[in-house]
Amino acid sequence: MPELPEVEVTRLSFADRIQGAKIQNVALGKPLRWPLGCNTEQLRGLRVKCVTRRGKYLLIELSPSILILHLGMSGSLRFEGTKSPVTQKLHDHFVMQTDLGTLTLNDPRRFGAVVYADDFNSPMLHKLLGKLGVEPLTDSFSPELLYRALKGRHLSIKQALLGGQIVVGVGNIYASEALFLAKIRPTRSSSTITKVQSLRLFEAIRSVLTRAIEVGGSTLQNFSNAMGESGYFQLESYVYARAGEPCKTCNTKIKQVVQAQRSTFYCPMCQS
DNA sequence: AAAAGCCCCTGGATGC
DNA sequence: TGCATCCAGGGGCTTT
Repeated sequence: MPELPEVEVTRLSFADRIQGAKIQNVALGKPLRWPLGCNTEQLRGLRVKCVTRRGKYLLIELSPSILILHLGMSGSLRFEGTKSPVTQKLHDHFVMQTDLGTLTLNDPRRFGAVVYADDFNSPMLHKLLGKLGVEPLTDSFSPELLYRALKGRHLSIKQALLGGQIVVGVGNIYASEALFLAKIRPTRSSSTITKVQSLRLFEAIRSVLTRAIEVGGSTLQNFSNAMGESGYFQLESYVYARAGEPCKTCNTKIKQVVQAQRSTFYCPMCQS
């Protein structure tokens, strides 16, 4: 489910309200992708310093320890303040009660994870975050970096974007959307991309992610932020999930193909 | 080293 | 209505 915009929208929806909170109790449901990596009692009394994000990972910094959260395909968080009653739902698998409210990870498919790390040198943290590419919305991302990285790869441009080793956070929806905006066919070999095209792609990635964050992310099945609010980006989609429908630019029917076991959508006229 | 495939899991949509 | 099949936003791990 969640790509960078959804993770960031989630973060923004509860980061301020949980900051400074003291953990009172943690309860686990069914196993997630990995074990928590510590006893829940160990978390009791720790304080939330801040909530940050790296790619699609959320980092709840407890200073010096860290809870690394991933929403997988179907995960969502909700934060319920102390004034509202704490609800209990099917597929709640991590429930963290604090003096400022309760943070719950709900994840039907359980591809998500909550993992404890002692600090930023933790092997587990390094394993998960160590090989990630640059953050697309920071100054570390540039057209030159994108161009050079794409040149050196031998796979399709869409898979190069999805891989996360060049740039993080671009998932299946936004890869298709960014490539449409950049007028690049997703099946094109990464290494054949020109400088002009990588500049367009750089700008497309930034604008599509920024716009998606502005409108609250994409709600395709049941994504909502930690306040329970839906996103609306899917209403603006140019190609994603629009197979057979007319291109919004040229009216040509949008095509759907499969790349690396995932659906890709593009306009055969606009994108080359 | 890099690329390609294989899974983990549940639920909703579709088709018979 | 009931049941089978297919598909879904991710990404680590294993195999080529």
